[in-house]
Amino acid sequence: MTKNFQKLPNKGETQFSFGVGAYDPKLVEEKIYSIWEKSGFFNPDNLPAQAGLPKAKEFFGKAQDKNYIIYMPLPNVTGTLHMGHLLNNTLQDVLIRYERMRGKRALYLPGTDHAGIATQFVVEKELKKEGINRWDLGREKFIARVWEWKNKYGDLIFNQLRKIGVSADWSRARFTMDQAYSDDILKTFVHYYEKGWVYQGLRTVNWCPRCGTSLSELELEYADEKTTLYYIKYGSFTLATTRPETKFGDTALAVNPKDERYKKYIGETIEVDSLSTDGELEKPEIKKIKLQIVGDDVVDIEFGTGVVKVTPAHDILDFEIGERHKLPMIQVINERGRMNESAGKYAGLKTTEARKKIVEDMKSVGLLVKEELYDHRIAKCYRCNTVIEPIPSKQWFLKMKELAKLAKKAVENGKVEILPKNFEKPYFDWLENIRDWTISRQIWWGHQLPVYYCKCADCDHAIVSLEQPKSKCPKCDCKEYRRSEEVLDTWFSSALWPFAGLSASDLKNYYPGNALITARDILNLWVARMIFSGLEFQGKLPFSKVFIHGTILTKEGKRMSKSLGTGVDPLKYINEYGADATRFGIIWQANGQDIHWDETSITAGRKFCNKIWNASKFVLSNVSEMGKIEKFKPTTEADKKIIAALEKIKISSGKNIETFNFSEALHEIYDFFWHDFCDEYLEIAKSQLAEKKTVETTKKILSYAIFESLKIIHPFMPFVTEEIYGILPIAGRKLLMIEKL
RNA sequence: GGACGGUUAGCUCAGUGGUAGAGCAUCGCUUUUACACAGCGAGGGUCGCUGGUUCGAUCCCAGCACCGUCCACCA
Repeated sequence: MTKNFQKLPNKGETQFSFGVGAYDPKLVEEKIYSIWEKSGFFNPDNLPAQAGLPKAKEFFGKAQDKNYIIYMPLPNVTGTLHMGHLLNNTLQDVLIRYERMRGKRALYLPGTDHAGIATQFVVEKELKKEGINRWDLGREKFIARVWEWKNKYGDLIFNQLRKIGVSADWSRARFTMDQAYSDDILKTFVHYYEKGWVYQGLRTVNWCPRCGTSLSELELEYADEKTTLYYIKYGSFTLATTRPETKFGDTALAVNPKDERYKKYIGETIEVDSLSTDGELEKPEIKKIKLQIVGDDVVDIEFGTGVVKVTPAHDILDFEIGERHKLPMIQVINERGRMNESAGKYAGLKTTEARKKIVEDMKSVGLLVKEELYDHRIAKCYRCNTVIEPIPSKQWFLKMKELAKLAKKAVENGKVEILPKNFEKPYFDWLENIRDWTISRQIWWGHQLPVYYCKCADCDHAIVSLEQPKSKCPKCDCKEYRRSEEVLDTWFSSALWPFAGLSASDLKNYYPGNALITARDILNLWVARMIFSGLEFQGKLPFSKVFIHGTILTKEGKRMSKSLGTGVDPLKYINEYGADATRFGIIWQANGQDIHWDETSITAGRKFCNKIWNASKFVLSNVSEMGKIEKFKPTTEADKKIIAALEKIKISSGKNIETFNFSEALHEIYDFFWHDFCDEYLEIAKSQLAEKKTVETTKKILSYAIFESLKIIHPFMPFVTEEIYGILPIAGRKLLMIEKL
């Protein structure tokens, strides 16, 4: 079998190179991918001087509107290919290949995300096997370890993407911690600071005691759990809480001002019996404490008893109540999730242990009224699954008010279209109820804040600067500073991907981009932030359309997840059925709804590969030469019918791709090729080829139809079509991936 | 609690105001100058339930049930 297009015979020579039996992707895919990569055509600007290939300008032209870019959603360096990537990257590849064949300078921009917490967690797990932790190693050595890890494994996913045929320009691959990218990020921070939007504040934040860092609300995951709801006596009031261990941090009781039962108490300060933190651990005692009673709308009259204890230090909602009513804040839990010295004799206990003990003690002194079982949602760290502990912490925040307005307006006025349209609502909901973004993280792997703290004890004055400040501290005259040890939220850097990932000239040529293809779970986490970042820093939207594809669920409709063991490995399918069949299978099912993954659609894809292969073989056995392939005037009814169907499918499949109806496009292409072309026309062609009158026309139509079909199918199933194209005796052959569609 | 989506053949899903479709699976026949990963043909569905609009509803409307995803400050 001749496999390499460069070694193919010239026109006129007969070539039977399909061999015997079914199409075998194993003999084809790796070879074809390497031909593509070597051709240089993944990079629309940098074509190799390869014999027989057209020059860039000839093919693409110069006009700006011929530039087309898709930003690959950044895979994490810890990432390996999963079904979500398979769907997402395949759809993008269909688009980019389609646009490339339509004559655009199509750039598919790849990159990887340093993925702060995720990557740090992976390396920490490695260290754990060696019996050490990151503090044993120290910051510098630890970061060196992470880099080592990144250099070794960080690009694995790129090779997996190559396996599915992704035609990204790997020469442009960026990493969010590349020097230029990092510089942009720090400048962004300073820019926001100078606008007065970055500020430092002591607030109760979501804290992961294991990772030792704050998290944004989008980095939490929730688990339904049965918890006990404890009814506790506070003087004449009884209230319900799931977290009795935070009671020593209570600084008020809150009721709803509309609540007839309690509104008369608002403003009063009461003295109540509480558990004492003094004395011996084994001897629970009662102590009088004073609490004020505040009225606040957030209190639900229906829930529990309608009275809430307010613990500003350990609950985000309570913190907000505290701010509204100027309540003091008492921290009783530390960064490691243990009770601190303010908890007196309970200090040192883990919160769960403390809860048990405190409940026991309250029982024995008569403060516990009753317990009931309660369905509760518990926030957990999205990386390590540790229960989140809200604690007060000094963090850096980005004011979201103005940025959210930008992002909201862009969609409202239609400059950015979110498709399907019903995803606009969750987008608006988030932006309308947005809180300031906690952008600092207390981990080590990431972009260190461009912040310097005065070294003097008690001063700690912070200066935001790209360089080590040389001037005296305006607060204490000291001249020595230390760089902040905190790093930025990973999403702070991914938000800049559409422009920080581009060189100056690429920025000029390719920004703004076109369509963004993504899954709905990162609509706010990523898409909204790219939108306001693009507007803020480039003055232009990064893309005009956001297409949200379905989420892949198990056949039973459950979420696919590693921890649940419900995930499947797309590489398994590629090995077993080939990349084309796998691509076919996933697009076949991706109709817009969430996908209940059914691998039998890959079977259909494999069969379709074989059908294309064999139909091509039949054409080749009858057509020894495919000179100038052009539309030929049909003569018989069958000829007319097939040409008409072909012209129709060319137009409608293109339209469907451009409107993101990938599945529909594939279904109609399948129907056309299998039924109209193979079942009907090929059968009639057999008799037409036996007739002197029709033999020549039939050959021309077969040549034309197979060639056009290969082009139409190519964006979906690039390997098999490219291979066949390389076998057919086409005059002036180059590569199917750059044939004009 | 809210939002959104779903409920059609054994399975996964399309679809239309007027005798219901695909892929996979099943059954029968066929090795005919591409393909048995095939061809031809067949079986299989009161299109979640209850009302309403209509000459006519799987499709439109209302209510209900169940399933799912996301969001939310019920401590």
